[in-house]
Amino acid sequence: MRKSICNLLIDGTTGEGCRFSGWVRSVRLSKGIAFITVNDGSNLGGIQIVAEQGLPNFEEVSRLGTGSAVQVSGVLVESPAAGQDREVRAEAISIIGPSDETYPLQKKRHTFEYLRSIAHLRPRSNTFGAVFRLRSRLAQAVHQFFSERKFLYVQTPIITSSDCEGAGELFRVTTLDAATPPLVDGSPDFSQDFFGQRTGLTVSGQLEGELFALAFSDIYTFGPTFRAENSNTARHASEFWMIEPEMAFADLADDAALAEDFVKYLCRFALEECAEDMSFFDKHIEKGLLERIRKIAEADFARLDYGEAIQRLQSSGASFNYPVEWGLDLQTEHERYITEQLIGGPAFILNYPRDIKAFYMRQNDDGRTVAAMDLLVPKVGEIIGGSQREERLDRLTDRMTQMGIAQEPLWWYLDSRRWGSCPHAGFGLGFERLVMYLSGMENIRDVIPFPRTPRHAEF
RNA sequence: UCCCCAAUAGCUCAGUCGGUAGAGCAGGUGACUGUUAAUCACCUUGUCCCUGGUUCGAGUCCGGGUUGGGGAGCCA
Repeated sequence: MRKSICNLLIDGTTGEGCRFSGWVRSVRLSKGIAFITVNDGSNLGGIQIVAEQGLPNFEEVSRLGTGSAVQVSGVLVESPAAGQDREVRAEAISIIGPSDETYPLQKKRHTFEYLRSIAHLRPRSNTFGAVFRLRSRLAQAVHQFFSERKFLYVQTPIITSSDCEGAGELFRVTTLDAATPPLVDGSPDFSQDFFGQRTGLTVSGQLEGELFALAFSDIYTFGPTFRAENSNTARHASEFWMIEPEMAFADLADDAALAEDFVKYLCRFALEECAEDMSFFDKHIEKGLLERIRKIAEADFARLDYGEAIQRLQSSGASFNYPVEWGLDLQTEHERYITEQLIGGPAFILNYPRDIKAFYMRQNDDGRTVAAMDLLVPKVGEIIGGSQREERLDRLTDRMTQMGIAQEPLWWYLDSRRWGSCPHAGFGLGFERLVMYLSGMENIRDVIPFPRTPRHAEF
């Protein structure tokens, strides 16, 4: 019977026989006795196997290389030594897949840069085991959170023809021959392409999400998102996962309240459900992580207007590399100063100047701001961006005209404002940024199984 | 895309003033009946990123390139 090491440690009875499989992490050989740590990915620590000279293949087993796949039969017993409560006294160890000294993942510290070059093997390491267990559990927690609140989960398209949020950032999807595409007036004739028009990979499911919110009231999307930007930073990837809830009959305050509940829920979830891995991060990745997450889970998130944030930055006496002035966007240094110095915790910035935000955001009565919000958190900066949407057709089309956005391709989006339009709001949260925030990992490439970034699509 | 930094053994790194490369880990051999990425002793391991230059002589200095990292912009 197959049993994971995690389950063996949960329901195994001492004194009883057991059988499991996994990969060798370490072999410690003493005179006539070998200690083998085996891990199958189901938990962080794996389990210690004690092999004694009586085993028919003791000689072979005591020379097992790090990384070998083995199947173990034995008896679960109390451990007489410090370091673990229980261990397995081996009765038989069969070598399923050997591994030799050329195995790139040896039992020593490696740099994250090196481990990225062996992304096919790094999930077998402690850190990446913990990262991807956490990532998996958090993905499930996202669904759990929305499910508990009766949000509808909608799968918005990955291939899209809406090119409205700024050209150049979409990955083109085409079946036209790259060397000799059909031409019309010297440029490729996309009417002859597979979909009969220009298409690309989605940069956001928001616009389609809004359509579903205007039918199901509360919805969310959770799926892959693609940006063809030449971003080379620890926080950007070409392919990432985004969570985008959208609520009908909701305003900006409702939106912020949901975001606050959501972030706190995920913090509590990680602390409670991923305790072993979270302790590992606390010990080896970021000292004080548990305390930091605990504080977020219990914090009251601050809310301040963009205008107020500008004033407080200006009167802070701090010197910045970029100017602080009403009408200019907040730079990373400003955002971090607000959340780390001025507030000392998570903070929403609300009501940004209209001219630095997207066309679909709801215009406020002051004539110069929109109902947009960013959630800033210490250490990372912006983690969530959202807004109340412009539900008034005339205001929306006016804004599109001002910003030079063609209305025709978005006829379906505008239709939603034509019949039964209502106030609604939503936000986007980068899933990887959440995983980074909760694990203390500092590079987005280290929380994605096989990251895609400019010049990198290996594996 | 811009700015800064780096590249030496399988991995992590040191390498002085320019004089022809060495530690730890991994691997090998041995020791030790309870180890905790075991410990101890001995042994093995090199396209010093590529390319051009300066020099009697370049891992080291200079130019160009490649790759990686950090920061910024764009954002999630």
